[in-house]
Amino acid sequence: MSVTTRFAPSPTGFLHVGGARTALFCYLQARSAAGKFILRIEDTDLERSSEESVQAILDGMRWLALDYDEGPYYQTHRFDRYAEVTRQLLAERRAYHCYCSKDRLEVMREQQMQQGLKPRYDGFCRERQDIPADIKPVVRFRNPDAGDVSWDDAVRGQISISNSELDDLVIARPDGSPTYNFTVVVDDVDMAVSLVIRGDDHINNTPRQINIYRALGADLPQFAHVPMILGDDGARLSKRHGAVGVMQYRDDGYLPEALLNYLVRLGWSHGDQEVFSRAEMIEHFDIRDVNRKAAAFDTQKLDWLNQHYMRTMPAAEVAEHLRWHFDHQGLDPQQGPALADLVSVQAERVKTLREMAEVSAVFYRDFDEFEPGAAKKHLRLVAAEPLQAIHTKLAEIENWQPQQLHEAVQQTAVDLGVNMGKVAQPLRVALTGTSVSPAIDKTLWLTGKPRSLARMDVALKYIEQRGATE
RNA sequence: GCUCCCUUCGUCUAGCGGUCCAGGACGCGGCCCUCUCACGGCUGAAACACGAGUUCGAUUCUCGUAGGGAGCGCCA
Repeated sequence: MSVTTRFAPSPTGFLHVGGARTALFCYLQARSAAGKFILRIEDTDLERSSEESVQAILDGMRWLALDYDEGPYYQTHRFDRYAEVTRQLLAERRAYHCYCSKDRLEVMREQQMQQGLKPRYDGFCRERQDIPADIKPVVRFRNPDAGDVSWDDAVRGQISISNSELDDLVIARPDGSPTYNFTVVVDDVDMAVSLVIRGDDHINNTPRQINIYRALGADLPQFAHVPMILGDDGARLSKRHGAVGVMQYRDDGYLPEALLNYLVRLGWSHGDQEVFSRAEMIEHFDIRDVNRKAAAFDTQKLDWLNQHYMRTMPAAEVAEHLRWHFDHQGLDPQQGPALADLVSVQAERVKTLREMAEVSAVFYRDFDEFEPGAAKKHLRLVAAEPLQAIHTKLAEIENWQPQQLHEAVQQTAVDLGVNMGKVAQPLRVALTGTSVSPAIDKTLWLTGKPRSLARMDVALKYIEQRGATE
């Protein structure tokens, strides 16, 4: 039997990493079974839903390349269908009109809580005969009174709850608009969803939904409730933990491959394997292997994976992602080395693409002054000779490649009878204005010949002036 | 308050009754490499929440306790 999964976010914000992980699981489960993956936007709450949020979700899905086979469907486009099913349930007396005021409901809940009971609707309108003319009623689903509801959750195992814990939930508001627990069921039935993967905050909704499936005479799908994601402090992930929206990770310099790999390993594993290509994820992932425990988000591990992907993916591919950050930081890739070359050098030195762009700016535009500490330490009178010597040597190099540049620096040190550091460090400060940069041959290579020689001239002049004032 | 759910190193996890004085990864410490920062190599510290059972034998099964989470809406 083929599998149909669906990701059904409500557009009330960006695509949250927890949601992204759920979407990934849905996607993987469908792909590994050659099934179908549907995207459905649950926008029945007109107050909180927005166009921007829909777009944010679509953008997030696309950035992560979680392509779906159907959709996006919008629940707001299906109101006629929900109304039709509501009428049907009403006609079958599986649902009824309720005229209770919100005030009455609230008072009742408070009293129940005070008595140590779980607040539930008391069924007051179930058999009500009089019909208040001036009140627009809601529609309530008539939940079974007796028995238990249980299901075998694909990640949690057997879960069971007594119907006596449930009450008659509202499925349509006075204006006729449907509510969540009703629309999901209608949609999942209509769309033939066979595997419902969602956050475990929905476990408590599941028995109510199962009762609706039954009232509709529909087959039950399999349910899989995945644990949520916690912040690094163990508390529920929220804005104060920093990035929670998927696109924020793009902005912060993460590759989609890294985020996906990180998310799939959060609560799931395949032996000791840490790195998974998309094909490997599809091959090995099984929703039944997902852990039951909520997992804390660890940015440091994400960083490690991100660097791994920056180093191992084709440099040209990483360069395309890097280009976005260049634009964002106002850097012009035309004014320096090819981005792929930059990636090949910088990937092992930084954790994110944003950081890569930041530390690489010096190869694309001139800096105003030497960093004081670095200049003080390395651009001293004793550095003049090595700098002059390497300048002379470099000026003669035609083939400006790391190999040749390395030999030039090394030979200069040998000629002067000093160690590499005596030549490389002043040179590094001359080229970058700082004492931290890639290996000196790579730094020269990326800086390019004209710019390198020009900056050395500036540094030599700086040393000269400084010597004069000392 | 009530219902449901969860519990292995700081974090993500392996473990599906003996192979575990508990393995891997991130992070952290040390050493090595070294022109800086990194990368890499080697190495170290670090966990079965607690208590009863079941069993010849429990990290693994059962039940309690403690701690944590979620839900109890005319939100999704």
